[in-house]
Amino acid sequence: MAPSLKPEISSAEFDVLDVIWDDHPVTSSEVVNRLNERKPWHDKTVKTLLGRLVKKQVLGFEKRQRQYLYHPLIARELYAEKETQHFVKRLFKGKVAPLVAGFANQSNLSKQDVDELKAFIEAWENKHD
Amino acid sequence: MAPSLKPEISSAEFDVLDVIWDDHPVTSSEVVNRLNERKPWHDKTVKTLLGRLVKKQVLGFEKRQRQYLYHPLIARELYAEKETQHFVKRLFKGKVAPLVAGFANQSNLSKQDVDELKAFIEAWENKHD
DNA sequence: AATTATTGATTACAGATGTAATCTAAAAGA
DNA sequence: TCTTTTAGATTACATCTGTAATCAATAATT
Repeated sequence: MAPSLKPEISSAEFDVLDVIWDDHPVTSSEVVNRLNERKPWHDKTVKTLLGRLVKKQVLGFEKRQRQYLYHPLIARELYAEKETQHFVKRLFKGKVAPLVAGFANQSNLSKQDVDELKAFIEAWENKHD
Repeated sequence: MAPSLKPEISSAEFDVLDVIWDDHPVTSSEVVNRLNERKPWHDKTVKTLLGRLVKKQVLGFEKRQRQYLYHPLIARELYAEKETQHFVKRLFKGKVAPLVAGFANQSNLSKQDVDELKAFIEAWENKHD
């Protein structure tokens, strides 16, 4: 599937944004380096993606001499939350529990994952009593 | 964002597939009718999408006279689970708990949602003790 | 039987996406 | 200073996607 929200971010663009979220501001060559670990992309390709992200107002930059220092204009958490809304709505009629159940059905949940879920629920219940 | 798994299903294609999952087998005109409630698509458009889904081997069909009766070749649950794996991995480093927390942060979880989560957890713990 | 409507097949066409190559100006090196 | 490298800007190009229109065969109508 795939489509999503406001500034539509493509898959390849997301990979670029992801390493920028990790640490910024960052130059394009540093982005290329970070991506090299995972993606066999030509630096021209990465530069194209950076340009598209800037045009989409997902990234901002400042010039330092001849280079650009890129930084995200959207927080990772907010982006993830918005995508999650969309995802849960489309695939699970807006219900998270079935998502979690289906998830557990494919990947093996660890005890820690479950404990985290329990902790979350407990916190939620304390707040909403 | 968006990309996903094996038979890449686009957003518009997913809308078509979704109503077919609801009930099948189904003719193209019935698909058009079901979609009309939500999407203002021309029937030619829907037919194009049906053809693409067949080519991608997401839908199968049988001929009845001159018409086709379409049916899904992939189960909704399995598709949803695979997409979920992918989604959780990319946006939440493979951890569901943060997804749930972020989800609750945007949409309001109902008590029922939380109860469902608790029920799931309890079942999980009974099985994995 | 002739005409019209319907169904699927083929074709269309602009914008998005993946993946670069080329061009241009500036910086770095010889 | 002349040459080479590098950074970003512009251009390229095939495929995918959204959104149909046209064509050909068949079924339904008049």
